Amino acid sequence: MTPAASRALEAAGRLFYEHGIHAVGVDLIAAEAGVTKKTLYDRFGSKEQIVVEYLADRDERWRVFLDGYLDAAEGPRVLAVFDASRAWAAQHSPKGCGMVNAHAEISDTSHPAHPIIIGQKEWMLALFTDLVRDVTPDADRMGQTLLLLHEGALVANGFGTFPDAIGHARDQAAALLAASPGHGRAVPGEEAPGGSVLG
Amino acid sequence: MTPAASRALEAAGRLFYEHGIHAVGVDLIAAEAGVTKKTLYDRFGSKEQIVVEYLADRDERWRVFLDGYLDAAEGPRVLAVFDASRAWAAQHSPKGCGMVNAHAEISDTSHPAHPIIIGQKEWMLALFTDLVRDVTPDADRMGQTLLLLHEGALVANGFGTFPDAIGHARDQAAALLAASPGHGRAVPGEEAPGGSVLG
DNA sequence: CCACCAGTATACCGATCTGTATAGTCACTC
DNA sequence: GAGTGACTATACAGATCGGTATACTGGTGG
Repeated sequence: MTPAASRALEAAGRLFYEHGIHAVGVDLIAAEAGVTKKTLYDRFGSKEQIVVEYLADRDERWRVFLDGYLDAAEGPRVLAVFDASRAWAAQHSPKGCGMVNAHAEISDTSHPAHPIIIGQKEWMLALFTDLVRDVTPDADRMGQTLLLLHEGALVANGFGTFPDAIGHARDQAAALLAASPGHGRAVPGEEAPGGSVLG
Repeated sequence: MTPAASRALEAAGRLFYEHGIHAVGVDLIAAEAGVTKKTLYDRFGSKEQIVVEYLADRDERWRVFLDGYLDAAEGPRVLAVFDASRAWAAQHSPKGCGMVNAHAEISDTSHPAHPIIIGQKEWMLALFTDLVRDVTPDADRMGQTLLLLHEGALVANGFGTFPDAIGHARDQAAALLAASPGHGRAVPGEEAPGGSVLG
């Protein structure tokens, strides 16, 4: 990636996240990056491609960021995901999840960015499930619950509905894990799931 | 509200939710509603005002919809919120929460729609907290947790990350309530209205 | 030396954006 | 019958949209 392309992608990412994808034009991206539109179209070919690379880059950076927290984790590794998210939100993401926000603006499921957006949440679900597989008997259900807590926390954090939503989600995740069968005491109600989840 | 204005607001709401606010122009709204732009601007004055009334209307309709479920609730009323959300999502909201999606597109906190968007989540938090106040000792924390589960479920449902995310959130909410100190046994009315409806 | 590449600068294209203007129709009311 | 409010139809203004074209500069490698 050429220096100008790198600067353009950085500017595009910042503007897309802050103002929304449709609200930001290529002229603004070019101006903000100190790059001409010619260079933009030489490097990326279209605005759509800039969007795709913005999301792919953000996804990649998040996973690298998260890996750092997972490697350095001292307690249960699944809780490190929440720690990573709290730090990530404070640094790069005060307005909620970039993928969720992009999903709000991209209706066409055939859009090339769509798989990236959907894929990240599927990856997060698989990650949560994996991380609790040897800690709780029903890892699938626990993984789903943790995903809900995590996504909800990102939304609540972006809205500022109450302070430290991600920290609160982490506390709840820790409580769920501690209450899980096979990890100490049992949780009442856990034995009555009712099987309402479709396979 | 005049008939043309009503039609315009209905069309605007449908288009805004499906394609995003910035992606929908007033010409499209007018055409879809069978209304001229002149009428649009006579009734609303600006696109911004159409956005404001769209969000206020959606908020109002959701609260009325929810009230119906709260009034008819047989089990714990807080669980009726999840039942209402599942039905609402199936009917009006397959792409996640309209307020969250609008928040992704409106960066300026001085935008007149901003208080509506933020206010709905604050209202939901207050609602959850109120609904568990006589069921659990720490209603504030429980209300926050339920809000996270609920918001996360709306996101996961919009993404289709796993089936019946809102039903899963409801199950987890029921388990949390059952496990709450001062509420020893399992919750009656575990069978939801429409408990096994496809999510 | 020269060809190539990254990038700059500027101007332009057609389309679309929000918003306004003019003109006229229809129904209802005082 | 004059007045009024709601509406349609069309045209246009000024700006911006995504995208393209032409012309130029500076550095690098064969």
